[in-house]
Amino acid sequence: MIRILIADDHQLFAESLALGISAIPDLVVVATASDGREALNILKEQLIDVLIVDLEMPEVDGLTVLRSQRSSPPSIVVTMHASDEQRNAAFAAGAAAFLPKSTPLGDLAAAIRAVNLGMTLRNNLTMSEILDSHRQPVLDEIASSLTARERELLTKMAEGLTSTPELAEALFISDKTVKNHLASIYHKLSVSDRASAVVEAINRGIVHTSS
Amino acid sequence: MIRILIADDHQLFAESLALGISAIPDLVVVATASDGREALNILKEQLIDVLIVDLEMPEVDGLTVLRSQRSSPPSIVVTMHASDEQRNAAFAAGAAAFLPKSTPLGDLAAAIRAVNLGMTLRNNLTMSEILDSHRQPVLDEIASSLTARERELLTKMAEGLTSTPELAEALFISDKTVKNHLASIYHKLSVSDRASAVVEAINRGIVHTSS
DNA sequence: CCCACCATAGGTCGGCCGACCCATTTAGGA
DNA sequence: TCCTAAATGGGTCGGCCGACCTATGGTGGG
Repeated sequence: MIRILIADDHQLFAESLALGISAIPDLVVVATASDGREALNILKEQLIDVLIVDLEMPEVDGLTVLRSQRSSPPSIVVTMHASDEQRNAAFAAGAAAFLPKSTPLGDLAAAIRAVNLGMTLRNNLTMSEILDSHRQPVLDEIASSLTARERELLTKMAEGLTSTPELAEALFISDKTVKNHLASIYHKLSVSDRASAVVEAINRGIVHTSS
Repeated sequence: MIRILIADDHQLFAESLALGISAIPDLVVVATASDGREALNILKEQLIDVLIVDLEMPEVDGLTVLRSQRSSPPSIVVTMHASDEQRNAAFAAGAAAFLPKSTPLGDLAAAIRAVNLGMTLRNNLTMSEILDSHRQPVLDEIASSLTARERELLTKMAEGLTSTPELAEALFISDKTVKNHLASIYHKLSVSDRASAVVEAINRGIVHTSS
């Protein structure tokens, strides 16, 4: 779970982006700041993994934030005027990535994961390569208490195979065994039906959505 | 149900905002456009209740879109450079509201409802409400064929409320009505049980996971 | 060498679910 | 204005689901 701080004086953008990012299972926006000073305060008080910052901000601007923080949390600069000067200034100030606001949301998500791992995305080419190679394991206790077969069942259900006969056929086992596995899953996830089990599995990152 | 078109060349903004707006039961982002020409095409083809448009766009800009449409769908102009000239120009071109991108997300939601009712917001407002999430290109036909109530049901199920009594209580309706809505959802999503419905809804971006 | 755990499979049974009917009221689009 | 569609509520019924229990063979750790 990557904790993100968004610093942007355009609230519509900041809040919307926060919502958009939070819809991604392994990313969480823990705070938004509408100027650099506020951002610096939050950075002091909260645990932030990745900082997303706009260069243009009133009072204390993005570059100042970057310089005063250096690489404590890896930072992604987003801007609407993606000039080379800005780009160079951003990296000189310690940015780990530089993206225009015309970037698709999915690419930003991948960039967040990349810089969180310590990578620096200096050009768009290496970026697209890095993006694809980002999946995530990291399972909590409950998730890891599930057996391989149980996870297989959850995966199949997340693919749309939710009825007993479908699951039995997909895993080459009898209907009875499917129901046994399901009962075990329900107990471990503290649920009592297939729909809730799938929701829990997705929210815990045990399975992934296709989209 | 208010059908919204977002026209903005900054994809991060447009997609995020679409995400923010669409899961509100009475609001749905039917499409996003990244330039004025695309916006005009969509306006011709689809039924749009409210247009959210950025003034600065490549090719055909926001003002041009407004002038060529006049007040067919009431339009909200969002911009990052909120000058008086832009403001006057926007209203002269037929805008129903003019908001800087520093507007809180909640105010925009209220503005959407207001202009949809025919109001023109020439000065600042005070409002409330919250939002959720949705996705990027054109919301597919199946997703937008769902009614507001049906999406509410799906949202609740994605939050873990999957049994009939739970859903009935959450939506303040009878068990029978819940089952009626579910039947309608199954038909539209081509599934036949709650678990598959939730999976489909998540994969289509109709609902989002909490984490 | 055991014991714990997993994967497999079978049985029973109450209850909820999903399919298919229907009706009424309201609101919005043609 | 008319008519479609949405939202609400009701009924029936077959069947699948989930809870609980038992059993066996395999595998791995102590």
